[in-house]
Amino acid sequence: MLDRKFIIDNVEAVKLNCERRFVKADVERFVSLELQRKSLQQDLENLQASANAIAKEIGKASNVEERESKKESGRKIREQADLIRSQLDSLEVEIDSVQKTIPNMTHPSAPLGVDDLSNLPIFNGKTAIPAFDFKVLDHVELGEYLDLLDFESGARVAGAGFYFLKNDAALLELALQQYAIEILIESGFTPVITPDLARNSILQGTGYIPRGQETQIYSIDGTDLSLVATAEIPLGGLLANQTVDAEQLPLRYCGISHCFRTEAGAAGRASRGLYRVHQFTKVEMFAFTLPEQSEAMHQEMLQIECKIFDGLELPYRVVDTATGDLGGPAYRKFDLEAWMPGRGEKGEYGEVTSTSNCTDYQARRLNARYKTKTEKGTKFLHTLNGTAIAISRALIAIMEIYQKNDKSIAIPKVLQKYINKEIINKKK
RNA sequence: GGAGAGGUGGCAGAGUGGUCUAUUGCGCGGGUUUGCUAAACCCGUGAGCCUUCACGGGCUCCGCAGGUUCAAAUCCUGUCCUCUCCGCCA
Repeated sequence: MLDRKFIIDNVEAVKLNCERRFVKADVERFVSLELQRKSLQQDLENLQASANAIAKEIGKASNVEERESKKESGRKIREQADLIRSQLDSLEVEIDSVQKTIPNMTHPSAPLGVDDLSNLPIFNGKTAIPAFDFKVLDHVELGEYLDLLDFESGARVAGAGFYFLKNDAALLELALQQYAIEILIESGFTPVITPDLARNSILQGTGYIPRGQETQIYSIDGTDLSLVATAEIPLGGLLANQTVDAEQLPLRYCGISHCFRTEAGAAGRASRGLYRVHQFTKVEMFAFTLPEQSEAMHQEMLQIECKIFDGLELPYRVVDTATGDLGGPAYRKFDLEAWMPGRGEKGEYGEVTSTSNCTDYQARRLNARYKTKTEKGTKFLHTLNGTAIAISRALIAIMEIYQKNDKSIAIPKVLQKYINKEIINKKK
């Protein structure tokens, strides 16, 4: 969320920002509701102050008549206060629902545009797109031929969108995790295996909506828990309602979790095979920083993502996400898009990582704060997240880029030590 | 899953309806004394919100959410967490 005071003081800038992001948010309504709330709040506090004073007098009063008459006036003030409080409660709900629709402010350099077509490619990875002198297959065909992916059994066991990773694909998942984690530890990230379920309050704090028509989230019936869509959720929750000392910052975490997504209404187009699935494993970077550290941390995360994919010798490009394609909490976002030769007619880029600087937008909802030795009070942290490796998408890129004429798949050099082989062949 | 105990400020720990401005100690900050250090003594020491140019004032917070009452850390209900015992279990 944006700070309420900030919105009131910067109405025009906030409205312009909504336009630039192609988001419909009724900023004017927010302002009028919030001003109304403030004045009611003041009324309530005044009533409470006098009710408190009366209660104190009753405590000291010795004679019975005096007590009784004061009780009566206390009761009346109470009734008035209750009335205002109920107005205030419903106003609060309304304000919150409008406030939630107002997105974060946007980095001035983010490209302007309605959707992902306006994402601006800014540079390419070290590895060139290879030329194939044979007809390339996609990862679904390769996976079936080499007995690596079993979508049919996945569907039988858990439904469409689920799959089994088998044989070397299972080993590749473990190898990719290990490979990414080693790079992250070198870079000062604390490795964490997170809960795969989280309380709905934590989901909301991180900006995910557990229930409703368009939710991406699986909820556990009869409980207050949901399956996490990313380790960003539990990692953000690490500091929910906490205050940390400024000297400890920045805090870098990398979380390994399973990720569960309903992908409601996303079937069909461009989501064949492993591209859009209900469950996958992901290593996620997450950082809590001081405000002045977050832009540098965002670049650091992007560099790590590049290091990981350069190391895997996969061709990719980096795009600066367009204003209209940014999620609500993101101030700026970079994606890595790997070249997937089997995707579409002639191969296409497909998103494999995403890193966002959420500034204090997420922290405000999480109530994650820091304090300094010199200044009074506390302030909101900045939070950032970035994909280190999303196994399912990385597998697509690896299988399709490393495929050979005979339908075998070479294993990237950096992963060979984990699997003890150089090539995946069809079993006899 | 069953039974019980508990959750109070940075930490320890008192407070069982009003005299509470949440006692006290430790820690922390400042000061006095002092060759230096220590000790002793004195003062101060949470967060959020509203208001004020400022000084200051007000409201809220005793795990969390409700309720009773003129008044709740204290009584009631729900809930979360921690600990102990029993059962089950990789």
